[in-house]
Amino acid sequence: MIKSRISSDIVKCLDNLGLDFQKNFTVEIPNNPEHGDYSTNVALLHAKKNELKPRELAEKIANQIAKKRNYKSAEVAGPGFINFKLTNGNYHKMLQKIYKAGSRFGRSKHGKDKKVILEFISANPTGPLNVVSARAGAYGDSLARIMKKVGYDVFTEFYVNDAGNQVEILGESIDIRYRELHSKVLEEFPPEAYQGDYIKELAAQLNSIEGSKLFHYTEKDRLEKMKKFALAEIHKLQLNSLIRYNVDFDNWMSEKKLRKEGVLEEALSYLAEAGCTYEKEEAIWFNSSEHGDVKDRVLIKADGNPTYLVPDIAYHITKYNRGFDIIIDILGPDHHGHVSKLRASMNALELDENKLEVVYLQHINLLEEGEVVKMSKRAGKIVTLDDLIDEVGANVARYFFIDRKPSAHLDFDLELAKKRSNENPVYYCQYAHARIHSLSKKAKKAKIKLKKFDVKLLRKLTKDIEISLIKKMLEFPSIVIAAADNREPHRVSGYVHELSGMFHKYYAKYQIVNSAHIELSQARLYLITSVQNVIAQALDLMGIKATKKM
RNA sequence: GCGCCAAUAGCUCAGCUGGAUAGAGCAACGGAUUUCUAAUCCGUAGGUCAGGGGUUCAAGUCCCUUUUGGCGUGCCA
Repeated sequence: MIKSRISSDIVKCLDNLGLDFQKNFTVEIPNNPEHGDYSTNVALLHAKKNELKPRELAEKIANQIAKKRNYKSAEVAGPGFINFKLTNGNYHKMLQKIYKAGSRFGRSKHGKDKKVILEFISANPTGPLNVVSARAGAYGDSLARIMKKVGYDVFTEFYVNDAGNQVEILGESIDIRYRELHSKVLEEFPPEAYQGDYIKELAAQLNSIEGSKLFHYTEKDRLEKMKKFALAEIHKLQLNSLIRYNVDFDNWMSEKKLRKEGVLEEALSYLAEAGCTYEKEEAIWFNSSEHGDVKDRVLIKADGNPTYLVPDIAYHITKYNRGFDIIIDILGPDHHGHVSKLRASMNALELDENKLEVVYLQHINLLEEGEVVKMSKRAGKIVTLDDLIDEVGANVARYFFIDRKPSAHLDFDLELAKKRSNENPVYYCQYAHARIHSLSKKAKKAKIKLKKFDVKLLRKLTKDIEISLIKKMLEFPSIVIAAADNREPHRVSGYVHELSGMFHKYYAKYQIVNSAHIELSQARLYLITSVQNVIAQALDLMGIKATKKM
């Protein structure tokens, strides 16, 4: 918010000076604090065009700006940077704005009028959610919160593959365990069957409801019953895990339901009408290579069944039909082969390919005592989301997943996550929040009241760290916008960690509540209450609880 | 073979879309506790940003190339 004000001051200046310019310059916070509060490269970029040396141009601009209110100084440095310092009074005024904004601070209309659909997790409904879903869940849910905060109209969706081959196998797996309960054991255990304990549990559950009744059904009906039962139960299981994880979906989109509505046939006929299909070797093909894919793909197999690509095309058509401007798929890294097909089909159907955006979350290694925990779904050896929440808690898990940029591999150190100590960055942030809470309590006890909107009082805030805290808070709105637009929630976790750190330093160095200096205490309370609020906002964007007590 | 992602301190990672002397946390070492909650703070040490070339006032950041690692390239989902 402050950078944009400085930018517009610069633009006015350039106008006044009658210079030739574009608005492509930047206003940044220099790494080195000796270079001022903010700096700009505007003179470096526009020197040539105006036939001046960079430093000469910088000098002209700096002289004008320095005269303005709120600016303490504007100095030319290095090859032609202009470094600004603003007055404390300016920061005190900004602090008031932050305080008044309360929980609205950081909110903006940046993404106004843009409808976004965010699809994530979309795990198969054949078992409990695992750690891969844990990363996707933390990432997707936080991104949704962040994009909402800056004004996007966000809709979240979990796509349920409740039709097709995997579900057949699920039904058969339950059936095997069910028959085991009735001593009807197969000689051979099929290798493709799901072997996790949850299958046994589901079979037992079904058995306690139905007993041996299901043997009176035809095999087809019995399997149908098992499938239906298992799907419903696993859905409940997944939903409960996500509730514990503080992840919420606007919609669970069922593939089965889509199929019933005939969207598959619709998708196929659209492609056929567009002249994009042909028959070869008893299968129906999509000429995707003519639409940007590396080769053609099969749509209908020789056995008459559609490949998985068809429902996926159909599903994505619904995303376009529902009027979304930005369609974000959050996928694992093993899906990029898939996306080229999908893009080709959107292309063939003349749907705007640019609306479709794919985020690949890279792989996760779970580390235990420095060793990678090997996981295998087939053998039933998986670490579930529930396990993870039991072990480290939802807050810690979410933080760890969010704190890495999505494109990077992630090592999740279980030992570190379990530590309730200073090694764990989650507690560092929560502790800052809790400390401020207890300071407020202390102030109340000492009958020091928090005064509102009193500029004179805020003049007491003169320490460097106090001004730095205000500057840091002022960054928050642009951090949230950057996190939203780059689809990078880790910018928020990094930010809240830094802000918390600054507060801890402040706390260690200065006494905040002191009955001997009522006004100073009031000013400081005003400051830290704002800090507390910003920490709470940031944590909320990550779906992490801001605790009042540790 | 082709495609995608990565490579920054001993370890795990940031680096604000190209800015000035590359930053945190952990681990190591030295210090602070009759406190406003020490789950904290202060200090020391740690780097050829994988290698090479290019673009320009300026490159960890953009382009090319080599190397290393992960993944993909099904009439599986």
